[in-house]
Amino acid sequence: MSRLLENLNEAQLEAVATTEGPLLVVAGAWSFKTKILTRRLAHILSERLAEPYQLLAVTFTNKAAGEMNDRVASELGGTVNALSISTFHSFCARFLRREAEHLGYDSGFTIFDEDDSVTLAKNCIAELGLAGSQFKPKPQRRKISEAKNKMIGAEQFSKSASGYFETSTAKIYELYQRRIRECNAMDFDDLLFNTVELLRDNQEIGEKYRSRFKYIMVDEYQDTNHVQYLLLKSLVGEHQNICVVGDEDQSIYGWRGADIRNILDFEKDFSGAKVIKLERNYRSTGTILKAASAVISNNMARKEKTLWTESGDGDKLVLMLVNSAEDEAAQVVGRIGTEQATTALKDTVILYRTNAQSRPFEEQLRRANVPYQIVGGISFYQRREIKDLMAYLKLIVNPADDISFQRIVNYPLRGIGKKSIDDILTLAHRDNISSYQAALKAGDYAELKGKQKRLQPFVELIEKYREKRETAPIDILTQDLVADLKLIEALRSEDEIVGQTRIENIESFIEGAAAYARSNADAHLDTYLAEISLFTDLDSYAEIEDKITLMTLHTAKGLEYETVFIVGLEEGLFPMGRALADPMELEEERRLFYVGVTRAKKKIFLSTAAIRHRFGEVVSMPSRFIAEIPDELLEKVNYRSGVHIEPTRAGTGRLPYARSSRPASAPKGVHYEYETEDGVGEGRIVEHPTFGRGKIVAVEGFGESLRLDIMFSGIGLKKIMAKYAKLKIVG
DNA sequence: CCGAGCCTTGTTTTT
DNA sequence: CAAGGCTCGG
Repeated sequence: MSRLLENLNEAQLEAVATTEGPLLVVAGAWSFKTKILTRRLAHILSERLAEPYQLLAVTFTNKAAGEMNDRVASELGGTVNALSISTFHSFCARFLRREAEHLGYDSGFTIFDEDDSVTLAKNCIAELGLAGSQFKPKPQRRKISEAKNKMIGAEQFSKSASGYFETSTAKIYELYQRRIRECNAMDFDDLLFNTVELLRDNQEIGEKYRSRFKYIMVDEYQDTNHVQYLLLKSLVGEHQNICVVGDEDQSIYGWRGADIRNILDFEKDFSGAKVIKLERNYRSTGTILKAASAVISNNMARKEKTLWTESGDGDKLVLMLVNSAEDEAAQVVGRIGTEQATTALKDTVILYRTNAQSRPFEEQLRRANVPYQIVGGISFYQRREIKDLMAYLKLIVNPADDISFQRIVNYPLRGIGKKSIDDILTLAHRDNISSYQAALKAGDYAELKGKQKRLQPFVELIEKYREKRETAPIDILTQDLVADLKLIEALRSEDEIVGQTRIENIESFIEGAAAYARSNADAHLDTYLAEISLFTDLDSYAEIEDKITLMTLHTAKGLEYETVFIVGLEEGLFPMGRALADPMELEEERRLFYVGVTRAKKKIFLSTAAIRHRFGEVVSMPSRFIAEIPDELLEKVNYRSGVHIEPTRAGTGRLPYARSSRPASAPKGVHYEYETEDGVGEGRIVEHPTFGRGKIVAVEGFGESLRLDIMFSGIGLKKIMAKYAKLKIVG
């Protein structure tokens, strides 16, 4: 028997050895799913069932793809060339670069990131005269994205649109598509949409790829959306050799169009499909598994499965009851301190629902001198200075990219203001040319004559680098560009501290380009840009240094740790506010919690705060997920002190909740985060975090809009919204 | 055209 | 409360 089939349990062996026909592998958390996938790929190759180029394996992150690549190579004892293990997006990007002409695109097309797309949507809204009204760029862009994820093109959307709002969105969508095409650009959704369209409408190309891929494998199938489903459908040949691996309990991307039905209906979609369940969890303790299973069993949309492990029961989950977000951070960091004796920092993670929650933890960790790293949030490539620099590179590669043009034509400042940029855009649209072309021949336009002198240096710079781009190595080119733009000098004079980190970012961007040039002999600027456009923060994350990691629950999917902290367990935060009303969304939140719990091998700490400030509101009800964990698996630690604000109903509480929190006989010295009318009458002495002590001289409004006039000593009279100011009553 | 300061506004998760 | 958009004065 082949070595690749050894050391597998029965279900695993079956999954690896079943190569023909549609196969669904339902893989519970930590059932060695990646091992199965890589073994299966290696098995197909070693049995010579297919050549590497005839295999297609798709994952969701570059990191996972890279790891799979390495593991397949090591299973086979060397490197494997031409094996397509990639993300959906990068597979499509490469496909489209090859086949661009069939779509009327140039192969040097630009990939718009989220920001670029929103900017374009904003431009379109303005152009249609819809600006300032109910049509905001982000929601509109989101609608367009949703449509594309369902494979509804602009035309089709238009046809079925009814009513003012939908028809307006349809107009925005149509213009958006026209403009993005003129920019020779595609957004993330287009990459998938255009690929599916081309495979569907072009017989020859469709046939070519269908006959090329003999075996297709998909990881995280539960997170595929409709377009991705169609993509797979259009790539699977008659052999129907498609193997998907997933766990419906870990489907957490519904908001991005992921359709859980894809995995639930797999057996219907691909007739004759075989289903193999990997139910054994090898890593987590029995207690963790029991807790996770108990919580997830509250969901309706799932296939029944039972995880089991041979590890012992292990420790109970620790539930930390804390006062506030700040207190939570302090208690968690304190715990990390004691845990450090037994668990390395790199094996510990703090998971939260929203990126914004990271701040208090950062502060506390810094104060306690605990090294940490944050994954996600604003990724490197989204930083302003990097985006600016990349906009130059993008424009150099693709002069049709109006969005990049718009971003940098006046950065660094060249005295080209909003008016001039608008003029350029209008003229370019009128004459059906790109903004850059319009700038090139500014002299021909009466409207731009006066600006020609200022546009000239910019245009010359771009032209210079357009010539250089074929010959100069990308890192040298970037370095020269930075020097020409005097970017470092500009950033240095901007702001002492922020400027310094920006300079460092620029430098590490250049270093990244150099590394890419070293490892890719035929590195070109356009392929480099395409690659980094699809790069995320997670992809560069490595658990090497002994640092504690902070990230969102979404980002944590697929990672594992000894000890996991899940913080902010309150109704309205986790589960998120809008999920409270929607059973489907609530189930997704529960799956997210399940993902969080199953990240842990040994220990879990949960925390819930009595009071949490969020945009002037109080979230103060423990998450229902806590109650869904059987009591005997929980150990409660009460850190709460002082007064709790008891909400009167489920969900988020507004300020008036606090009213009942201060009984007339409240002990002195108790810290009140909020006060309402009854506590803030004229004459009371209060303490403000920045203004210090003051006396209330007037009270206006009530509840949400309660405003106070406070006379602060040495500062004077201030009008303050009680809702926002963290006032302490001191007298 | 540019920058300061006012006002509004939003508030999930990300390939 | 913070960040971003927008208006206004230089």
